[in-house]
Amino acid sequence: MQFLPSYINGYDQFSNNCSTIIRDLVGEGTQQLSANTVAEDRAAAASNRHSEAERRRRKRINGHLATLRTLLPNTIKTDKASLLAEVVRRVKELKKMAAEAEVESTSDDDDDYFISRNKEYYMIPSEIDELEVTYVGEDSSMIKACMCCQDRPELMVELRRALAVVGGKLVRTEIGTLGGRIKCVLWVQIAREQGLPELRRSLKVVMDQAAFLDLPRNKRPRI
Amino acid sequence: MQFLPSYINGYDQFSNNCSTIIRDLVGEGTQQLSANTVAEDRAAAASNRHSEAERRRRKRINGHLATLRTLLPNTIKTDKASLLAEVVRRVKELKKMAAEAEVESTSDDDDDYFISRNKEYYMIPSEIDELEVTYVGEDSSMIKACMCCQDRPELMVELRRALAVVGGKLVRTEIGTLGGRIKCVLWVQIAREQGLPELRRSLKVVMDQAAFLDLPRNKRPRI
DNA sequence: AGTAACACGTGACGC
DNA sequence: TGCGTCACGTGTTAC
Repeated sequence: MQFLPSYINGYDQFSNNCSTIIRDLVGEGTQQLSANTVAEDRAAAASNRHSEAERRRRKRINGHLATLRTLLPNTIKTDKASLLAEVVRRVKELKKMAAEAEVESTSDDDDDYFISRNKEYYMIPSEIDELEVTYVGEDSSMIKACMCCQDRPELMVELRRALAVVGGKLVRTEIGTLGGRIKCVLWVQIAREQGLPELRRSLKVVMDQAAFLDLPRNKRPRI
Repeated sequence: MQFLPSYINGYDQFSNNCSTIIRDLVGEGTQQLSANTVAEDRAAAASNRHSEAERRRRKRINGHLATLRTLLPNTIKTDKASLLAEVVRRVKELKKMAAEAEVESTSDDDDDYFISRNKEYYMIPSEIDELEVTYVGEDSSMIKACMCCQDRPELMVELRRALAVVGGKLVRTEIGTLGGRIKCVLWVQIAREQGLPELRRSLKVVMDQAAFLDLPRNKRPRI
């Protein structure tokens, strides 16, 4: 009992069973002592189980609340309602962040149902050409390039050549294709200083489907 | 009061003030009627404010709980504790997703050190050739293929042709390269029934660097 | 002093 | 019936 606050014991002593107190004061039930006590015992036992179950339920709820409290960075607010308000805020915020990273397609053929069912596997390209090249990592030692453009089979080869030319080392790639378009994310480790503008230029050329370096502009000669 | 359940009123009538009932039964306090009533009124007013404040607090907490319930996709569980457990799960999940979207790295000249610092960006290929093709998704409508082999620029083109031949639609790709080797994971939506063995055969051919279909076995002719 | 927050036991209700 | 959940009013503590 030492882990409980002191007032709990005193409270239990005081208002244990209100109806019992009232009946005792009125004086009824003094006849049939054995039947009365057995009924009283049964009622007390039921009440005991009841209160204990309720105590367990409260413990469970408060346990989850405590867990949520540890999960939130803002630990200052100890208030239960404020905690829940903060949880609501965080969940909305996180859902928004997750939704931004997520994909949502708008194509309207039979693919729609399949895509929505397997949404987690898709990385859906945007309708317009995009190129975003940014440093990532706390010391900006890695470059992440995100690109959307029309898909074509030689694209990956061209991209790899472009990276090789600017001294980029492709350490990871993610590609999603849908409806003839492609979205790819490249993580590039670059050797030379100020490699980012160079890399962006190279990727831009590939994205624009222009000829790149010594790549032949026209189709390859047939044998 | 019409918005409250019926039992509440009955409950209010019964156990409004336990000590008042007890005192009335004992019979004390019949003298000094005016002082008694004024004291009683003050106590009743205080008790009223107290219970109302508590009601407001409950309403606030339950309001946030209801908001959380709307925020969660899994609406089946109406239980309060289960709801909070689900909230805990979701918050952890969302925090993990948000953390994955974030970036953290440092750099050094040493390659190994760089890799270990940027480990999350790498998807490191194994030393030996591997090919694993499995159904994924709850209805196994998607095929996931994981492949490790020696890297070469034409690999992606060959892979895409191989997929096209067996009627596979490449919806997502992840590629990691390191030390001349490549690891790629493909998510393929396949049209025909029993496409998995076919797909595995095709990928195996690509992985083994054998000639594939009408792809010329020797180098392309120079102009 | 009085307000706010909490844990408690209890009656009602659903299964 | 009995068990689990809920809302309620209340005693207690802290500021």
